[in-house]
Amino acid sequence: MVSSSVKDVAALARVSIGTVSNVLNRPEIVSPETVERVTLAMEKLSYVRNEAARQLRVGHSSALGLITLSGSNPFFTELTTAAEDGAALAGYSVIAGNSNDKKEREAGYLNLFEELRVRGVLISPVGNVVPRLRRMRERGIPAVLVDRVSKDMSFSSVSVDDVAGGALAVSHLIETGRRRIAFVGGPAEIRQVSDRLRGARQAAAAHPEVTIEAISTEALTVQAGRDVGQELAQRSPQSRPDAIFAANDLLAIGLLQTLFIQGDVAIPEEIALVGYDDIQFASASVVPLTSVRQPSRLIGETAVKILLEEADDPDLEPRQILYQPELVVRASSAPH
Amino acid sequence: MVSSSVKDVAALARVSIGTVSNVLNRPEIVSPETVERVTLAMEKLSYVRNEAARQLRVGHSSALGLITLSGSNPFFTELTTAAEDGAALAGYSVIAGNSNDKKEREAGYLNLFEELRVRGVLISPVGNVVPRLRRMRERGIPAVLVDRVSKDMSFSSVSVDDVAGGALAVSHLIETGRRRIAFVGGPAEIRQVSDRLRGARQAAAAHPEVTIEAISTEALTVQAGRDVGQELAQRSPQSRPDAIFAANDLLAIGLLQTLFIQGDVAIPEEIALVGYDDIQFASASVVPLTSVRQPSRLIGETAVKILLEEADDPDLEPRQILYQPELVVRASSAPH
DNA sequence: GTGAAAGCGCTAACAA
DNA sequence: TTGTTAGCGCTTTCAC
Repeated sequence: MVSSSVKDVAALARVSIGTVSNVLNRPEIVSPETVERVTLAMEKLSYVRNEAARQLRVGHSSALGLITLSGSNPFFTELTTAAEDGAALAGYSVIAGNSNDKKEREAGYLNLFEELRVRGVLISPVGNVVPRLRRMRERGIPAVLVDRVSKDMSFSSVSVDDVAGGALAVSHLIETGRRRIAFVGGPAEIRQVSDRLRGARQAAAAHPEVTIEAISTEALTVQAGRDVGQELAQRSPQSRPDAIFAANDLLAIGLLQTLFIQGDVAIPEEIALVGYDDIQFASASVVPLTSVRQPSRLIGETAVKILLEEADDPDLEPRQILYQPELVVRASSAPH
Repeated sequence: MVSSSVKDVAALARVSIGTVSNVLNRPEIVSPETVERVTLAMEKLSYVRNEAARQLRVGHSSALGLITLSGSNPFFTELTTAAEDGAALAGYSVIAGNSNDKKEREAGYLNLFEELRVRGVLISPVGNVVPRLRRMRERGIPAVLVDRVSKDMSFSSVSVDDVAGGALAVSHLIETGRRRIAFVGGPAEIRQVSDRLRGARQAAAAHPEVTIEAISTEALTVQAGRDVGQELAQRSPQSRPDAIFAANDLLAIGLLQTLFIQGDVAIPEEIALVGYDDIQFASASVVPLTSVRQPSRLIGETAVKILLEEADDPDLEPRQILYQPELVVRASSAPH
């Protein structure tokens, strides 16, 4: 057996297929009795609309494409859920993929999205996708950058002020008496990382007695954090920093493991620790973790809203939305 | 400007649209020179195939639908990635959604997938979806159950032996000298939970001196684990269990927090702890966690393989694949 | 090896 | 208010 079509529904309800289409798309212009009869026929046949045929006719799908950097980072998980919720409210679904920081995967998803003629794309870019996005926009597929601003501002973007976030973290550490601060994070090419470091340096600039030591990592993972922690634990106490600002919470948790549990370094007494993202495990770790929180849901919802507006009116001026992060203080950075 | 179509490519390459379609789908039957000319024209126009039109013609999409129970559980994240990889190898993409244990969300995704005429669906079901899946199968959309077996075996399934997993955990606790074992997990309606408890009881059955106390939770989250831990910490030491088997690692980590860190209960000395899933944080927690590991990637890959085989041949007999879990012993369950 | 043409299921413009 | 019809872009069958 094969799926039933408008034709079958029309036959059973004894109306034309045009009328069936109308009850599907503008029921208000159809008489109530006809709507009733057609609806009944649909139920009887368990009719399910063929989205491909609809899309072919109207020119674009009712899906949005979303590409995030990482599927395992709770920040993006939340952002994705929020985008799905926002899209659903407007009758759209979201096709989500993550690039895992790989340009090829990113390109693959953009291809897929273009083949699918999605209504628009939300993207947290890895490579330089602006030319590609520009071409897609010329073809009627708008894009909104998420967690990243396009240098020439030719695309709308919704992001968080990572420089401010870095400054927030380090100012807090300075205020609570720390002087030798290490920044742990990498690779430096990830804009979020370099911005957070920049913010850290800005906050330290006003305090000549404060030093920032940047320690680079290969990835933003728990394992990378453990490696750095191991190294720090082996240093003599005097040559160790008295505070660490980690570029994200996964790193911070790794640091906690090797410093505090295996390395016998007291946290926060000997070393204060601040992470970034405020993931669920931050409050549930050995020493509850001070962290910089980003409004992940708000970002996702806003990005969808802007994208749909641009899909409806391609001539809208690009907008740059910049949210401010917030510091959540917990035990890992309690004052001396 | 609007997207270019086969027509534009045909005109530019001075061939018929049929030939353009052939170089797209069966280039081997087209002469090399023609392929060359057409390919060039495609590049010049940056032609991107309209997937909706292709799909309308061939009757189904080149996407697979996947519904998992939870987007935040690393077990499902890995399974999803594996499914995507396996599908990509066969030229399919995966549209992933998660039901968050809600029947309505599950139904919503099934609707979407049917509108999309996906090639097949992989599902870790919440409600009783078998009738719905049966109807979809009649219409040419096969389904494979993931991490769940259908009672009547009318659908193929790929799952892990949760009863064996529960037995594995509890046998290990008994062997290392534990006698008063608590099982923490819930809700009981989740089949994974009840199976693991059943396995635990089976393992204990041969040892009359061993008791299993089942403590039910409302969810499989860190917070639920903390709540139970709090309660246990308040009991007198003699009335506390000497071992806990948690239905998943998130629970176990919550237990660890309130028992070990806040509650001053020595782990593993006073209470041994075993979790389930072996998520990334298991080895990185305060006390590295003994856990039951499931082959998440293997499950995802196998499920895709079976699904695609059934999509190609709807008359294939349903198959039940059952993998065995594996115990990973760490410090949280070291012997007395 | 290539071209012509039918038709997938739907929507929307137009006619009645 | 309802019916008729063209056509979206593609694949595929059948001639040539």
